[in-house]
Amino acid sequence: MKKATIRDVAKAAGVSQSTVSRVLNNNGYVGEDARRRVEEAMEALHYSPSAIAVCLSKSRSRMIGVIVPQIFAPFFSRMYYIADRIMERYGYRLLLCNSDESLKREKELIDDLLSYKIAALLIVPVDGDEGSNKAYLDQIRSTGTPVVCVDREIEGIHCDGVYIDNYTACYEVTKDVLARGYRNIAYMADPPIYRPGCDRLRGFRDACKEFGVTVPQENIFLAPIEDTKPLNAFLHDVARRDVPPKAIINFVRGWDYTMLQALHSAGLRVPEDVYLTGLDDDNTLPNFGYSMQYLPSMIDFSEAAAKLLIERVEAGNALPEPERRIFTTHMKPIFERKVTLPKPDAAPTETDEKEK
Amino acid sequence: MKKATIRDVAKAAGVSQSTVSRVLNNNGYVGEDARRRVEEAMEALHYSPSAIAVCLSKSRSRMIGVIVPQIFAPFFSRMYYIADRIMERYGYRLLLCNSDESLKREKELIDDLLSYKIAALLIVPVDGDEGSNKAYLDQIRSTGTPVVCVDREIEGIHCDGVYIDNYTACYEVTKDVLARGYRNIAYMADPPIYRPGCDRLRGFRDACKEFGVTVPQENIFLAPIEDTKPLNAFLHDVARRDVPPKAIINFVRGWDYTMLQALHSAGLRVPEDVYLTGLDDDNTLPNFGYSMQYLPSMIDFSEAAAKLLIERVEAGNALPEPERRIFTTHMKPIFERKVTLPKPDAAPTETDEKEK
DNA sequence: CTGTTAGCGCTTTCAT
DNA sequence: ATGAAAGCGCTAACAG
Repeated sequence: MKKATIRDVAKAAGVSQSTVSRVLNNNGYVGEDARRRVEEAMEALHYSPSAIAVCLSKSRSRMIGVIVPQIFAPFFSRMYYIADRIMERYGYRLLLCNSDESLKREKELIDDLLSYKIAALLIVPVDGDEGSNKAYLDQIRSTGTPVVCVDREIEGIHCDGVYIDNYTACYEVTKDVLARGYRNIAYMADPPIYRPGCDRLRGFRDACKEFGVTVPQENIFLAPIEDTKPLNAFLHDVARRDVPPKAIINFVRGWDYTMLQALHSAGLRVPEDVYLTGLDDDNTLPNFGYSMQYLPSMIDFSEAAAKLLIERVEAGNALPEPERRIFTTHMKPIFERKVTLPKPDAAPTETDEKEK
Repeated sequence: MKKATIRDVAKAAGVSQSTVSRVLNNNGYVGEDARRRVEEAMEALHYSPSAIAVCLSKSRSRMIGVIVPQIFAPFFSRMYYIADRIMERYGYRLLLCNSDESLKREKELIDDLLSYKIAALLIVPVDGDEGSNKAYLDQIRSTGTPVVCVDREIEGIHCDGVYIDNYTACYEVTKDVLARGYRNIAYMADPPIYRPGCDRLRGFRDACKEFGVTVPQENIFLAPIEDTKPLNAFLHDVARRDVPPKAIINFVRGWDYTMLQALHSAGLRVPEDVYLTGLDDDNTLPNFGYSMQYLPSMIDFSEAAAKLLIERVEAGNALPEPERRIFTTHMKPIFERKVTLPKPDAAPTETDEKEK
């Protein structure tokens, strides 16, 4: 038994396809009587419209292309989940791809998604040594397909975006660490060759400057995010030093566990031996080593992205000037039970340490 | 500038659409000369075929519908990632949805995906108190759309599937715990109202029987996976007992962190106070509390699912008898550094404890 | 080897 | 208020 088409429904209801289409889309005038008959026919035939045919004829689908580096990073899968739940309410379906931080792959993925006539693109753009697909993304947007960037702001990109205030985040975390008296600290983040890396490093440096602290070069690790090996090497090295850093600030998204593992296998306990702070979203981390985290509300953040998407998609042709939403992250202290923290090098500074 | 269609290419190359289509699909005979001209035209016009149009005319897309309970569960996002990378090589794109363990939602999602003429369905099916969509899934398969189930085997389902040998996994883990001398142990898993829950409980019971151990009812928690509250309540209760269990076996997929957190906030340290073992895939857990895990190779597992999918999709109309692939999981001891384990209630049994 | 011609299932003017 | 007809972009016989 083949699947019923609009034609079958029309025939069964004794009307034309156009009428069926009208009741389907609930637009145009449809007689009370005709509408009822059509509805009955649809019911009887178990009719359900072909999304593909609709898409072809409207030359626009209700699919949203989503590209993330790797879906299994908690930050991204959380975001996807929340976005999905929202977009679904508006009848959108998500096509999810993994770019693996490869510029070339990203480009191919975009092309492929475009061939599906996606209504919009939600992307955590690659932006590394080899640059970004900025020009291409801009072009796509200017062609009328909304593009919403997430988490990484490509310098000068002309697309909507939902980001995090990396500068402030890193500045405050660093300040907190220093205020606790730690001086022999290590810092790791994406290299300052693109926006997030720059902002983070700047925040770090500014905080250090404020405390008059100079962090030696060997304690600063700026890792290419495409490859996890250097980070591991660095951490192993760090752990083997005569005087390992007492605090580590990690701002490499998605590498928290890598860090924990490396430190762990190197015999450095967290947080007993090393005070570790990070930026990633993962409410599990705090319990098992992380001293504190600096993170946005994933729900707010993802919702913002989804809402922006909806707005753009529903708006029709005229894309307004790109909108940038910057989320401020919040410090999240994590110790609910007493643990022994590594002894600071200096006396703690007076700060608001009793914020719940 | 509108996007070039096959028509434009044909015109530019001075041939008919069919010829263009032929070189596109690389089938049928095409003259050397014509082929070259077409290729040049495609190049010049930046032509790229519309996946939607292809899909409509073939009435079958190259999209694979994927339904998981919640993508952010490490097990599922890992699987998705691996499957995606494989399917992509074959030109398939994945439409990912979250069922949230809701039977009704799952059904709706399936319907929606079907309207996209998906080439196949990859699903971690809901199977709880309210039953499953077994009949519907069977029907879909019999209609010609391959269905590959993952991780949860619905009793009697007539679809391909890739599963885990839950019985053996749970049996061996329990045996190991008992062999270490723990007697006051707690067990938690999905309720035995469907396959995995049954298998796990059976494995647990068999192992206990073998050791002549009776676990009191209050130490056995069979949680509905749709709701996380009962588990939390149970854990808090457990933690407050005068004599809390010394070992906990957790076989609820995706709840490891919930457990860790609840125990944590209840003041029970893992593994110092409680020996905790689980089944979930997450190579981060072992380092921070979990005493050991029992898991499949996610790569093998996911690959198997993807391969099965490809096979079915490429095969054409005639779907062979459903194939079931059962993966044996492997015990993974996790302590790379010395920690103090809770003191067993009995003397450890002689077992192979020096593996690796 | 290549062109012609129907569709695929639905939307959308344009008449009536 | 409703029907007829022309696409949307591509595939797949069927003729040549």
